[in-house]
Amino acid sequence: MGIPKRQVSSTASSRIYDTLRQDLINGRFTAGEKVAISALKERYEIGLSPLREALNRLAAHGLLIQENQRGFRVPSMERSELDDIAEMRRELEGMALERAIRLGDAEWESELLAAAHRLKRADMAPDKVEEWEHFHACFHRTLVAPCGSAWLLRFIAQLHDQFDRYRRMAPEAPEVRRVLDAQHGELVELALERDIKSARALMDDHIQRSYQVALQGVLSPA
Amino acid sequence: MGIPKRQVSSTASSRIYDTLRQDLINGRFTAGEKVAISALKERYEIGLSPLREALNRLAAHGLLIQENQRGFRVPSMERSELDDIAEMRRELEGMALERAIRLGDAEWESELLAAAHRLKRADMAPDKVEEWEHFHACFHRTLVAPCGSAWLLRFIAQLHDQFDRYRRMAPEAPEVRRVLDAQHGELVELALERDIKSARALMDDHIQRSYQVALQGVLSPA
DNA sequence: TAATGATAAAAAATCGATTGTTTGGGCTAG
DNA sequence: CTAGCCCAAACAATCGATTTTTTATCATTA
Repeated sequence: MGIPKRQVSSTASSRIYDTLRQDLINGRFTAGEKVAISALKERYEIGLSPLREALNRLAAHGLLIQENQRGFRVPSMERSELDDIAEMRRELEGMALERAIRLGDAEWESELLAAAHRLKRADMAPDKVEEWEHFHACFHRTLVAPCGSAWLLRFIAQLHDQFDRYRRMAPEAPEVRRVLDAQHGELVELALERDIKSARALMDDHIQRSYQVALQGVLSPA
Repeated sequence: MGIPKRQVSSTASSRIYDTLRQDLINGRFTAGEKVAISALKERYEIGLSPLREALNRLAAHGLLIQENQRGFRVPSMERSELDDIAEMRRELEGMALERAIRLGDAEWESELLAAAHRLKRADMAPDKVEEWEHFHACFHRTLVAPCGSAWLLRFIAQLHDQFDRYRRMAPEAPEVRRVLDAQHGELVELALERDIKSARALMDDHIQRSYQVALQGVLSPA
């Protein structure tokens, strides 16, 4: 009945890719450590071929470092790299937000409101963090979605993965968290009002505060 | 004697990766076409495993499109995508150039002069194109190298691969080519004079002209 | 005739085993 | 001692064969 939907079959490669990506972002691997391929094989109960394909993709994405003949390493976490990532986020997301505000249509406004609402409703209880993270990523993606540049969106997504790796390592900061949550709502307001200048400024501030939080993860090694 | 240099042994995967990357950029595959994996296996006389690993990396890099259970396709070439790529190059390379000029030291100045000279000396005779392309890529890389952001450089490199795929498809344009070649020298001058504003403007113009050339490849299908 | 379904051929993905490289430990010569 | 060398164990990379999924073909039926 209806949609001739094409079976979205997945492969072992892409499943393990998604899993490893999450686990890398969530810091389930020690930074700087070498990844023992055969250990992963056991741990995730997966064959070598799909595993290696996933590792290759992750390396191309920057979530792993590949060295010929000696496998893969988890990138180390350096303050200087976080600085770089945050600075790039400011530049690229600022650019994207400005364009999104110029180009976004009524449909975008609706989706943005919806995404913001879902995020506000989601709670951050320890067992719900994954869900919250999902809505949070969705919100930021929706915010810049109509910027008109597929490549810009791609780069921003990559930077988010990198940034989140640091952020999730950092200790909780409820004070700042409240401010950051409030800013999500304010961003929506400014976007709907098409106030480019204020929106960019707020986005800058938002990323800067997130950066300050994430920074605690690098400064105080767990 | 001297450097305890580590043997930079390569793997079948990374060799075939480099080869395929070049061939994709050089338009040796029909845009939009599905890549027949077993055909590649024969053509490049390589095993399935290293081949598939290379394809996975290329897809993560954006030089191929991967679809679960139905292999890989060569991305189609659309004017709208070239527009996007060129616009992103203007933004990101402009940003990088400004920072490079601020941060670049004396050593950079030397390398930049050297790179520009090698490029000027290289000729573009049909059988030397590869060499020219190499020096050209080197020059642009050197120009922005000291921008201070590894991620920015990474994104720019990715955009260059994409852009070149269009540019190399386009018919030759000797008139414009002369202007573009001259601009390389002018870019060095402005960089050495640390004239950020003019340098950015020139870089913008340089990319814009290259874009006009590349555009001919999309408009007039070979 | 157009849609449906069965089936064969083709292609992608995965597995298990093999080959090749690196690494670490112990031995020897200086 | 310690630098250099050799060997074995560990690990990464690759191969060849198998399984799974898609695609193409063709008969069947509404």
